Amino acid sequence: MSYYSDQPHLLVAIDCIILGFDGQEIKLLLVKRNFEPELGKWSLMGGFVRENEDLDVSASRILYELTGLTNVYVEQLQVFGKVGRDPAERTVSVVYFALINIADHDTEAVRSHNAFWISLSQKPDLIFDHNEMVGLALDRLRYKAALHPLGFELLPEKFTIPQLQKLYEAIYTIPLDRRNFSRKLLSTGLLLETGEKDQNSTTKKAVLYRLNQDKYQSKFHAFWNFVPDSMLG
Amino acid sequence: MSYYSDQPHLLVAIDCIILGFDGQEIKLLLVKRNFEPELGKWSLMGGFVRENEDLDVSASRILYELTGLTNVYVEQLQVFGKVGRDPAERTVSVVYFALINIADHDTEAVRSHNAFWISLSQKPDLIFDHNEMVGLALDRLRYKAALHPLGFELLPEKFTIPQLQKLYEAIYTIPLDRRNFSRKLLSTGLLLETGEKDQNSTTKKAVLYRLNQDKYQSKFHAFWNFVPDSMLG
DNA sequence: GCAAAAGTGTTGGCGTTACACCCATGA
DNA sequence: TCATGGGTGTAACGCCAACACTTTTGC
Repeated sequence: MSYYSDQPHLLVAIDCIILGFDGQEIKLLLVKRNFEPELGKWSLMGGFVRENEDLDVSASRILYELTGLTNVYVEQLQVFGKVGRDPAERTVSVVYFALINIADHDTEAVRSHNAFWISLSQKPDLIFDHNEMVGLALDRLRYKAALHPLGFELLPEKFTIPQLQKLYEAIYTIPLDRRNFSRKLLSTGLLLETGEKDQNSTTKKAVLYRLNQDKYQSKFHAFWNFVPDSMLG
Repeated sequence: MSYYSDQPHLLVAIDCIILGFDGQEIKLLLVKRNFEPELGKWSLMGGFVRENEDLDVSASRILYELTGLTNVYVEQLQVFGKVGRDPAERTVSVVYFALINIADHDTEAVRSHNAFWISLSQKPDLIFDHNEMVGLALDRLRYKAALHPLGFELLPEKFTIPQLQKLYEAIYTIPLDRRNFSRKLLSTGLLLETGEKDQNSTTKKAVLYRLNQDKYQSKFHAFWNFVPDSMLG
């Protein structure tokens, strides 16, 4: 059975970076640790991979256990494996990042796990190398959202173009031209009119769109240009 | 010391996908395994992470031990962690991929490790999930090389524009227009004239360029457009 | 009627493509 | 001198950024 018996075995952890959008800003789901080490400090949500569990399954499980969230966009970010990154014991951490729309998900389930949505501008210092992980996740989001229709994962099922624009402006912290943004997005063919209008507005009501799922899935990996290159530095 | 003592510990492996270019085609460095399991079969080069070794260091070490290669472009690709992927024992594999220029590196050191350069068109079946890993690495190469000056890692220090074009044609297996390609590349400011010419040619000798290292490093993450979108499918 | 937000139109510049021609080399 | 491959030029097109006007809504 064991050809590799003399090789070292390491702890393998999962850490999840969960990014959400509330219509105004990008937020991060963080937990106050209720176990040692670093009890009481802010941290990403994480856990350990089980002996008989695929990595991806493990990530979904940890996400579900700690937040109740399911059916969420998740992708692997990177592995962090510096020797001293967890001072308690050598641990290799596989980092996933997830995108969700805050309003559509039950925030009670989240609260009950000691988890809180915290806007990026108020991010506290996190344990271990979790700050670095969050930075990398934001880089990845900014990178991918400029080229692929990733941002839609952060919006509710029905959304308006101005909402979509607010999202992009929040991701890149830049202002975008309303007219150009609108034309650019409509020309992708990713948006389908629902026939409804956003009733929350106090002025002219914006048209509600939904995602063209077929096109979204088949053309996800194509290259788009959602953000002007000049804005990306 | 051990807050996590009851958690499972897993084998953590490194696998390296080494892609090279010989002036005509993209090749893959593979080894014939000289240990069990799967002795005698083709495989990526790999090894296990040591207890007191950073992941990145581990990747460099394994690359060096098995090929003698050093000072090479390496990036983390992805982690593979399905339960049954290595039938001998549950192993989580961190996959790195490296790009090198075949001619510039000592091929004797490579041969002495039972490693061989094999062109992609003749890739044999590999063990475990290594086929999937290679597929992913090629996807990544094609993705990044279209946007970032990654391809230069596959060329010798001095190169001609026609060589560069051959490289891109090999990566994407498409023909490119000579004139447009040349102008596009020259306009990036990434190429510096060496003043020399390629003496290998039997007809008009092409100008040898070298990479503008300053610009390469500072603008690596900027978005370029080395390959027409229409070619990328 | 007015303020505030949403929708639509136009223009000019720049980059990209698709093409043709000239130059250098060695057989 | 001819074949082969390398270097440069140009014109048409399309995309995109910059900007102005009209429409809807609630107070």
